[in-house]
Amino acid sequence: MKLLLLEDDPKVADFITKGLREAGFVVEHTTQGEIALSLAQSEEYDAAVLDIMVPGLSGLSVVQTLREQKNPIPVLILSAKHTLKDRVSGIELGADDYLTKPFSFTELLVRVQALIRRNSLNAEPTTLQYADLEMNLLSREVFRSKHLLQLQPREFSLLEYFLRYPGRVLSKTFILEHVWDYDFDPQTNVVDVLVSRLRSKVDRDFDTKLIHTLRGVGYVLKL
Amino acid sequence: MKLLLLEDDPKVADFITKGLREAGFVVEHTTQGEIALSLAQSEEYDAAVLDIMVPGLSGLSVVQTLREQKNPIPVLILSAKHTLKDRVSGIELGADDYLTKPFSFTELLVRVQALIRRNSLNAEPTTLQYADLEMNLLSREVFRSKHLLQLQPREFSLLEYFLRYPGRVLSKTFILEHVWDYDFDPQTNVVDVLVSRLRSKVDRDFDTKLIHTLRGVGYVLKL
DNA sequence: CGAAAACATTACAAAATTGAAAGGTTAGGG
DNA sequence: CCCTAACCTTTCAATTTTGTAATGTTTTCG
Repeated sequence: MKLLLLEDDPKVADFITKGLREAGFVVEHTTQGEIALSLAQSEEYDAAVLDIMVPGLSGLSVVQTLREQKNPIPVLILSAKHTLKDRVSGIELGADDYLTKPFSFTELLVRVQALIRRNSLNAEPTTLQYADLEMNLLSREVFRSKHLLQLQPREFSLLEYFLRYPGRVLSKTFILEHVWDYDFDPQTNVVDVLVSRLRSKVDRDFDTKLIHTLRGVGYVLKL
Repeated sequence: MKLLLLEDDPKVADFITKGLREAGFVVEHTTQGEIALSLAQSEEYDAAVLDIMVPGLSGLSVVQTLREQKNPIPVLILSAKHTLKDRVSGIELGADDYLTKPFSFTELLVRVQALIRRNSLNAEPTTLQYADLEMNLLSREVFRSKHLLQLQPREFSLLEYFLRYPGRVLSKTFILEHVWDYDFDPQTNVVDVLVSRLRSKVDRDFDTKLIHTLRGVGYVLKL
């Protein structure tokens, strides 16, 4: 994991850099906003920690420019001032989090880790797979052992949830909420029917069944 | 553009590194397979040039490991031997191209550029946009100036082609072949109707029209 | 200017997809 | 072992989506 740090105070910079390196990060440090910006543009970093108050281009301007360029790198802003205005403008300009000095190193570490985690979770995959099941979200094709399955939209949607949460039980309520966007029980057996239809395409012609019923609980995708 | 070079012969390494840097690449060089592997795993590189014959982990093993980890980095293998066996095994293990020594620098440069170009072309985008039109291929949502458009599957498909080839004229034949998969004329005006339906959603409520007709030629997406 | 070709739009019909209901099957508790 | 609840499957009907055809409009060219 590689981090970019923009901080002109040598003491603070040293303190942060050492701590983050001990925590296993690779840290690149600069004192100038212009340099931070061009480094961030290389898209090699997993996150950036930017001080607002540095000579030249400020941390805020760096975020702003990055966001204008649609660069999604997670940014944590550091500020000496605890004014609401700064906080708001930082977030408004596209920063992901905000920390005011003085702060404990642990606090910084926790936030940085959270940012990175959130980011990698948000990075949507374009294919989902489980066992010999493979779903391409872009082409909307689904294969089971190289064999193309012809799924209808609702079936595709349900299978997508199964593949996003493999091994996890999806209750009928969950399925109604997510596949249909219902927050009430339609009093019919739509879910049962949909599961049945999906099974006829995903499992019927194969020996190992992937969709299993947990009586009274829901359905799971597992081997 | 950042390249990784694995090459133990200092003369060759120097020759390649200098040439590539002159061509505008950032080159990271190492003589050990283990290091090359861990650098490549950082996913910072746009391509890797790997010599087969180096002390320790060979270039072939590096590719093999990368591919097992589903790392898609383009790899060009360098080999002293011009045996078919080597060539085949290199490609089989997942390398993208193969070059035998001695080679001219120009040849190397051309191949590396080709690899990178091919790779960035293959990297499917998840959103397409043109002017204030934005299509998210994953969520299947389409917006025109922040306003959600409700497109049917066929309409979505046609608009996808417009957005993939902005400014290019799509003939009716092209549309029939791609949106329908017909390689014959169905003798009806399906295309006209579809274009009309798409326009009613994409252009009707907006002042600037995006879909234009080129009489006798086809349709274009442009401002 | 007028006719023909190309295109646009609308209305209607066919096909596909989805939802509801009904009846059959299975599993588990008493 | 029987009864009930949960689940499965099939069938039919409603809705949505797509395709066809008919009609109207625009453009081009003689």
